[in-house]
This record gives sequence, C-alpha cells and structure tokens, in this order.
Amino acid sequence: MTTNAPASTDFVREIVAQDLRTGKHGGRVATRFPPEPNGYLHIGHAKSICLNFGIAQENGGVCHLRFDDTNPAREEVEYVESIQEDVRWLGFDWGAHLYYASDYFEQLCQYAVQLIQDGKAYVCSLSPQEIREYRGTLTEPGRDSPHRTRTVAENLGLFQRMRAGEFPEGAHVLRAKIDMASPNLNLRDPVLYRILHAQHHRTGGVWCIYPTYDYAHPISDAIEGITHSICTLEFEAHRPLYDWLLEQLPVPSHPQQIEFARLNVSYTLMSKRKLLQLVEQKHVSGWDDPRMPTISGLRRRGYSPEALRDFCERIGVAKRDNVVEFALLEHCLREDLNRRAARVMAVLHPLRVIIDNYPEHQVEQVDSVNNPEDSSMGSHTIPFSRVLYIDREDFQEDPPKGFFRLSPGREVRLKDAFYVTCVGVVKDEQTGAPMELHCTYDPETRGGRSADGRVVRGTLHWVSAAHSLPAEVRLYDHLFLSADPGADDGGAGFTQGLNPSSLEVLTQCRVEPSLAGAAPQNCYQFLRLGYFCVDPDTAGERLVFNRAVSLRDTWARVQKEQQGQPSKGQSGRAGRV
RNA sequence: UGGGGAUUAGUAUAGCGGUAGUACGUCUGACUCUGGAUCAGAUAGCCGAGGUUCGAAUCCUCGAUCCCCAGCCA
Repeated sequence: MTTNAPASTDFVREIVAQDLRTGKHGGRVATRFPPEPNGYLHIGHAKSICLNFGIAQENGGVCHLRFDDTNPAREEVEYVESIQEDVRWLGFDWGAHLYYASDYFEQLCQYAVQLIQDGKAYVCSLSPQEIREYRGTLTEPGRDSPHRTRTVAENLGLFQRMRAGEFPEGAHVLRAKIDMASPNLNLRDPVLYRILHAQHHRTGGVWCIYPTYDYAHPISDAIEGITHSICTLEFEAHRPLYDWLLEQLPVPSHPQQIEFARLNVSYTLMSKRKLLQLVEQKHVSGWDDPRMPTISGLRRRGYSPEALRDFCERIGVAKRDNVVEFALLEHCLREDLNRRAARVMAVLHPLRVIIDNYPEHQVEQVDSVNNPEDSSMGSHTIPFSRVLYIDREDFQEDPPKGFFRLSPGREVRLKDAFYVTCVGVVKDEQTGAPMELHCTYDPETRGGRSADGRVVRGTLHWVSAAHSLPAEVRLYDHLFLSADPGADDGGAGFTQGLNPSSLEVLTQCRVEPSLAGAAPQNCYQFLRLGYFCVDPDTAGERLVFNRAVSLRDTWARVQKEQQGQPSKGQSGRAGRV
C-alpha cells in the first residue's frame, strides 16, 4: 500500500495538524477504528478506516483496531474474523495493536467502583420503563431517581452483588450521577453498567454485568492513549459525557473526540441492522452477496482495494449529511480496472454465425493485445473458425439510424480477426427471431485491417463456437429502486423498495478459451461489455463471472433517448446487455 | 417549545475578508480495431434578509430548512 502524502486535507486532519504543531498530545498521533463485531463491515466503515489509518500513517502515528464488544447479545466471532479480514484486505495494518473493549472489563469495573466511592455513580433499581419516565422529555427536565441518594456503602454492596450474579437482568443498573435536569439528555444520569446473563464471545461466562458504550468507549480510548477519537455525527451530543467521565477518573490520558458525517451512497443502505435483515430474510445470498455494500460484497463483486481507497479519498470528510452518487464508486472502479484488467472476449447472449466461405475444418489463431493501456501486459491468441458466436444485440435485421453493428448486407470487423459481411439470416419460424447468421469473410483483412483502407463502422467481439467455454454470468443492478432507500421508511418496510431485477443470471454465455482455469477474484474486461470478476462459485469446469461494472455505453444512452426515455441521471443501470 | 450540529452547481468537496475552484455526472466535438479509454470544450452554485467593511461564501444580527438526542444499542 502506498504511504500517501497528505494529498487531501479535511477538518479532521487540520485539527490533528494543529495539535501536532502545538504539541497538545506530546506530538503523538494515535487513532483507532472501533467496530462492534455485530455485522460485516460496509463501505461506510471503509471511509472511517481510511480516515483513521490514513491519519495515523500520514503522521507517523498508530491506528488501533479495537473491537467494541460490550454487548454479548449481538456479537459473534464470525464478525470479528470478517472484520479483520476486511481491514487487512483494504490494505491497512494495525500491527500489534489489536484490542478488545472486553480486555478492559476488570479495569472498567474498578473505575466504576471508584466513581461510586466518589459519590459520582449509584445503583438504580428502577425498571427500564421507570427510568424512561424519570428521564423527562426533550423539553421537560427529568426527575431524580429515588435511589440517587443511596449511600456509598449501599451502592458498593449492590454493585458487588450485581457483579456476583445475584440479580436477574433488569433488576439494577449502575448510573452516573450527573444532572437529571440537563438539557442534554445524555447527561441525565446515564447508565454505565447493566446486568446481562449472556455468554460473551471472548470472556465467556466470567461477567454478568457489562459496561455501556458511553462508559466503555472513552475509558478504552484513554487506556490506549488514543489522541484523536474520531467518530460519526450522532455521537456529538455524547461528547460532554465522554469528557465528563475522563475528568472524573484518574485515566492516563484524555483523548479528543471528533465527529464527522457518515457516508451514504445512493441506491443502497448503510444500516447494519437493515443489512442483517437482508441477509436473514434471504433477500441476498449473504453478507458477501455482490449487491451488498459490504466490503466483502464489493470484493466479491470485483472491487479492488485501490478503487475503494480512491473512492474514500475522493468523497472527502466533512460534517454535513451527504449521499454520494453510486456513479462515483463505479468511476473509481473503471479507472482502476481500465488500467489493470486484461481484455478478453465473451458473448453473453450467443447468436450463431457461420462464415460460409471459411474452410470447414480450418482453425487459425489470431493475436489479441491484453491491454491497450499497458503494452507490458503482452498479448494472447484466440482461435478463429468457421462457426462463431456474436452477441444478439450486435445484430439487427432492420437497424435504426446510428446503429453501426451487423445487419444484412453490412460489413463489420470481428475484433482482431476479419471483416465479415452478413449475407443471410435464418429465422425462427414462430417468432421471426434471428437464429443463425450467414456471413462471408474477406481473407485479406486478417488481423482486422484491410489493405485498401476501406472503413467499417463497427467492431464486434466474438468467440469460436467449438473452442469457446460455457460460462455463467451474473449481472447486477442497484439493490434498491430508490436513490435514497433509507430516507422514507419507518424502519421495517424498507424491503418494499428492493429492486426485483437487481440480479440477472445468464447461463448460456460463451467465453474465449484463454479463460480456462481463471482463478476466483481475477478481473477481466469483457471487450465492449464491462469488467467481470471470477466468482468463488467457479469450480473445475464451471466458470462463473460477476459483472463488477459495465463499460460506459453511449450507444445504450442514444437508444434510450430514441425510445423516449431520458438517459439523464443515474448510471449503473443495466444499460447494456 | 430543550440541547447539539449542518447549509457553496445535479452529487461530493475546496475556499479561513480581496476575481467561487476541483472531481463525478450531464451535454458537444475530436480521435479510435472496444459506441471503452484518451483529448478538447460546454453546463451549472454561495439558504434568505439585514448589517459591518473600500471589499463578505467568509465577520455580526435575525430568520428558514435539514440532521441527531428521550436504548439497560453502538
């Protein structure tokens, strides 16, 4: 991974630079990425990862990976493993700095005892319902809990017994004693510890009281010597509590919390809860379904770490709510793959073509450049023979204006091979659909060039029928119909907005023989179609490809225009194919 | 009606009192053995109203709109 100079600057980096200048944290920079292991990472996390690890890298600092595992009810090892894999795959390294909030449970508990001893925390035995009632509302102050005045000794005893497992869940909580009349609801005696009789994925059954995020996070940061604790906007109102706790306790440092706006991307969702629901209700095949905005989904789809990092750099970091266009993500991928992906030919909807004047059993190898953008990638050969396949949409019997592919009587170039002219069409008697084309070829145009300088408008991709390999190709479109699927739902009904045609499976595809044995995750440009990535479902003879992103397609746009559909707006629709 | 944030082209983001820039998108054109890529050009913006100032996107005042907070979630 490249150690990039601070090419981009944003308000967070400005704060860090300023602190470095003034020596606020002794010239140190330590950040942390603190995921809760309750789901897979998505591209919104990628933004945070790039920010946190990026800032550390740029300033010779460190970035910790810390699992915020304070709620055993929803956390699993599967998630902690996938998270590590995804961060690593993205290109970042936490070195020895892998931590868990659960590493600090004992310390956290001791600090809680200290708060009690200092009269700054108390055990409250109100029910959850009552606590809510006592909290007041946005406009009315809350009321003190009747247990707020318990003695230190009483609190100590109760807390001890909470820890010892003497009470059922919900019987008591430990609360900070701050101010029930605070206009900031987070300061109205927030809960610090609750009783949870659950098996924790790391500590097992050792604990039955667990710290809340509000309590565990600032202290974990402080213990690790984090200098800048970067989080998203919704925690802004929690910052006074973050600071309050660190001021009360003899912690080794006082990190600075900085909030930035989380990423939203059009046509998709970033809520882990909703993504989980898509997985559990089988709307997608799993967390790594190529339509998912998860890092594992994007990886399977064919996105490279480079493209994702580039994207994260381009979207910037600020404090206003935002929805980044999916088109920008696609642009980043195209730019990366254009530079690196080998060009091959594949026919998605095969239409048989017979070259009438080509010798029956002859086969010849034509040369094809692997990547016109990079000559060092060399070339390979492709077999040409009498019977070929081209894509159905490259032929029209009655072509509209502007169509310069194959049609009766017209000559086109078969990429890297010969000029061919359509001399006949065999049609389905029922439907009238073309079933087979007859063409003649000009032997003088081998390699796709003619000596007489005659021009052909169209160049088509093709494969040799006998030599090509069968393949399954999966085409993807946006998971949701709406550009902002998270906006207009009350919570549960968001699956109504799912795009019913977000996945199209093509099973009759033919690809050139050089693709035999292509390894999963390898990406190719299928000439004139798009970038396709070998899916892990590929095994043995069975080739499966995912379309990562289509090529820009001006003809598809023109066609839509002709059909009266404005082509403006969002790209990424299944324009071609 | 409480508190905390935010507001610059379609989208994202710069601008930190001195001609409002960049990227993506969209549209033109050139070029092309990918209707790709590339290249050239175009498009379009400071939430509003007052004020301070020689000069305001930037400072002040008032207003508008949007987001977050009433989990023993994070």
